[in-house]
Amino acid sequence: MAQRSKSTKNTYHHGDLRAAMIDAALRLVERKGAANFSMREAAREAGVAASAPYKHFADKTALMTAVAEIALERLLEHMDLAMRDAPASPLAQFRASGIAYVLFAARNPAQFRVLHDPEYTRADASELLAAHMARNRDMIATVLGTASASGELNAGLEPSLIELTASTLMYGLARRVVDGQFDEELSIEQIERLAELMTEVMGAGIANISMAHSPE
Amino acid sequence: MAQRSKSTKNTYHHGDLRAAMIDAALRLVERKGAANFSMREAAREAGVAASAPYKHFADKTALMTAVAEIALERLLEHMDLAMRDAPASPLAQFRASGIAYVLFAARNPAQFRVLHDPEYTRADASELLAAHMARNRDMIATVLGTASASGELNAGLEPSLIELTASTLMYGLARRVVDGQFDEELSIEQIERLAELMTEVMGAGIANISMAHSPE
DNA sequence: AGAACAAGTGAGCGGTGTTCACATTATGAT
DNA sequence: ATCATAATGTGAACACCGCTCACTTGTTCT
Repeated sequence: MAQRSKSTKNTYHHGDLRAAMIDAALRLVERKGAANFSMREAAREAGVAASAPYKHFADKTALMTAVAEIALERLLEHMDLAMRDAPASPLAQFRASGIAYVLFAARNPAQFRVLHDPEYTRADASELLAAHMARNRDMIATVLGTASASGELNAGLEPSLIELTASTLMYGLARRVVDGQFDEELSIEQIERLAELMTEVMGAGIANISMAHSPE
Repeated sequence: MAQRSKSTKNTYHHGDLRAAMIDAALRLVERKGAANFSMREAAREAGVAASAPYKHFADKTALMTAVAEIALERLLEHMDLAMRDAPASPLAQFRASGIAYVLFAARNPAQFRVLHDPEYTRADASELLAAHMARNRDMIATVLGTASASGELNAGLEPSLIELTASTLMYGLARRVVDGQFDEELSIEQIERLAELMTEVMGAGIANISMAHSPE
């Protein structure tokens, strides 16, 4: 035809559609939302017939899973980068990674949504996602085990419980941003500030203060 | 004689369709997921033609918004009930409401998802949802204002910031449960235990401890 | 070369959201 | 009780969707 589209690198064949579909999916998902994303439109955007993508992806969910995989790679890379620029202290590292996590969500809401919504992704089919989830699964198993074993443990907190709580807090913030629970005019800088504030609240220990003010 | 639907049919031929559609939507959404919910199937379940529901709902999103509204009512009622059974202390009340929030999500994941996912719900069209969101919006506006005004505020924490952080933590936990980030075998009781543990972590002030314990 | 096979095509199936002209009520004024 | 009218349900239709399949096309291997 008149135009051979953009630079396509051939892994083994020619004009590899797989990458083009993932690319189009990323773009469309970010523009029209993951729910309104359609296989046919992505194929159209890639300049192929509607049936072509099924040579590379079993179904729509498989494409979304591929999108989720590269979104996860970007997210982890983003967090690693932030940790590299943070002080060497493990607490500072952990905090920096959490803030970076929230910032990634704020900047790439659709990718974040695809990555975490089981309605779109079939995590079973992806080793990457499965490994990511497995980490949390092991973590909570340990937490619940030691927690119920030591009775109450209100004072001597398990480190894994701390990490679980902190990561859940950052996940909650990221989700609230992505789910539009905050004013849309909330800038990236304000979100970052909010993440910093929350980690400080976490670090300062709020109840020691608020409890001191309100007896029992 | 096959028609033995549980819904009332006193008004005329097929009872009032609006309620029947919401009912069917609730059931279908809980069974097949919000993404796979279809207007036509709900209409089929209600025993009417596919075009009938459009006399009551402008479009699919309007139905989902109606579902979200009653899900919100149930959620708030559930939280009020939990607060009624909790100690009178405001802190205990706040904690009980947070745990109830998580438990509702664990027991009604699809409703929770519809309620919070802007991909399904058009919050602009619902006064109930808008009011709910506005509360958080005002809250954060106050927080950010006083935060940036007082410079750093790392020590003298704003109460609204505390509430924002705590609610975000509970939202994060609820979301992780609903998004299947934990092992599916996690029972309701374990989830409740987890929510309790996290509120304790929140209350105890983790960093004061972890920092003292781990200089590494 | 030619075989073998991966990659793209086009038609088509069943499903979807939504609209529209049309039929059927229920309601309210007479 | 009648009858217009507005409310409510119907069925066909349109455009789009996910997905399959028999087919052409092009690449790669020997």
